[in-house]
Amino acid sequence: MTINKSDKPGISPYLQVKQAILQQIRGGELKPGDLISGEEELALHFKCARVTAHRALRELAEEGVVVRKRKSGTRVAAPSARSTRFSIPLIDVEIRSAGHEYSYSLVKKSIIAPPDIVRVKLDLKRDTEALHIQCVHYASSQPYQFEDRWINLAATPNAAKAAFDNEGPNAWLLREVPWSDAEHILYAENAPEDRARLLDLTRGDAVFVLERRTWTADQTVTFVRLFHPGSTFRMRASRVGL
Amino acid sequence: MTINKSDKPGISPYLQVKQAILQQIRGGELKPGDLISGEEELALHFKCARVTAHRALRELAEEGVVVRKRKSGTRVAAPSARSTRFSIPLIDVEIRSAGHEYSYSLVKKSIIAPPDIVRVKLDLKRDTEALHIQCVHYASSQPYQFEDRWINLAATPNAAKAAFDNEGPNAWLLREVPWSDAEHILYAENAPEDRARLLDLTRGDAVFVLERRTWTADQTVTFVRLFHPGSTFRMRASRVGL
DNA sequence: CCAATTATTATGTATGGACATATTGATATA
DNA sequence: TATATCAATATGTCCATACATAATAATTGG
Repeated sequence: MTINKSDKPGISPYLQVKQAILQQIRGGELKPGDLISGEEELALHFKCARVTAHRALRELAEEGVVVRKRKSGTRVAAPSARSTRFSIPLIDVEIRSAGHEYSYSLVKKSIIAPPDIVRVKLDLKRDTEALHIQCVHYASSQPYQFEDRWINLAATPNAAKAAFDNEGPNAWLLREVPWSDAEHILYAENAPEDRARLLDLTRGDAVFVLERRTWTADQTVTFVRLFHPGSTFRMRASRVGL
Repeated sequence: MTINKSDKPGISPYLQVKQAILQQIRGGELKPGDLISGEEELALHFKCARVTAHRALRELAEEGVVVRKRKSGTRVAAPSARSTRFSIPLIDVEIRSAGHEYSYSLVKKSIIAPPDIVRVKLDLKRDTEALHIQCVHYASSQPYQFEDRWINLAATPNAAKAAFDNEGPNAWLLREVPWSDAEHILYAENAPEDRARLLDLTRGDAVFVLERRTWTADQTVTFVRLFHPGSTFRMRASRVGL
């Protein structure tokens, strides 16, 4: 029945356990593959309840630092399949937070049957029409992103009525479409003539492309390709564990 | 003292709560900004302990689906600052799992004072030498990645002795250096002459660059730029929540 | 009327005790 | 020997209860 409060002042016991283990791993005392003490033992060592040790280990497992298996125990994960979180902010937020002025211009808006490559991505039947939108996002009058988007009208009929004059389709979709899971693909390409012009580049200049497909429940809502000038655009993820 | 087992067979109560809330969000019944019932209320509704409801909400918060604030309550998160996990597998694993044969070739290995741009990234003093390694990773004899790496010898003195003949420096580092936090930067560029040749490309071809800086505890261990042919390389992240 | 103080409230965490479940290893059986 | 059964074990989850903490709302004093 001894409450903590004795070892360290403000830090929660489960965090203490977590940090202690992390430190051992970082310091090399625990190497990948090594077996970590069981929950019971940890609880004894750190003078806490088993559930508390359990939470520490569970969170480390969620973060990919350790691997847990019933009966076998907990081991330090092989740092092979690292993963990193990239945050993808709203374009206007991103631009403004970089200290630039955001502006937006609609290039094209039409309802047509998409080419097969897009049709497959949207999971549409042949000759089904979709909303096609092209627009450019500017940072202090410099083109920052060219957006080429297709919207499945079966999933969001309202989109056909939206103007997209002052607001980008992404902002509109976020407002109108409930929630969505997404798939992201990143790659680089040489800008063809038309895209180069829209981004104020020369034909052949490197372009950073972010492709995103979005679903609600079962339907594909939208497929978008976001093109950024390779010379200036950077996508960052800094991970400092704990 | 009523154990669950009545509502749904195998699914844990906390997952039931979690899924129920997720479904309401996905279905649009709960929109961004909406207030979710408090833990107490949820516990009552789902006939579970408050801790159970708490866990459901906590995990949803960790996943960025909801935002929690003491006294105020829990709200559906604005889907603005979305973030996605990209997994970055080991190069040889990546190539082999794509069904190709992996091979590796060392291009250059020297110990010199790095240029200022690199020096700053490695956080080294002026005129401090570092290990510079360049190598190419092949997928079925096609160049897949050109690796340009700098290693801080103060952090890993052993690296100077390593041959890197048969093994890439990344694999070596993962074995020798305990654990590490990393920063990632992605961008696109036009290949200069030398890089183009190494990747079997033409000067100016789009290249996808992954820049990574790695630390242990406080020291910068390594700074690496990984160059991929833009025409074939894709970086994927598919997120399907729950 | 504004500022400082004090409740109130919802989330955050800890504990001991209990049962659930997967997996391993030993044992018994065909 | 191969296979089925069962015990042991470490993780996984649940509960009731308790106290901690942050932020808002209410109250009080100047």
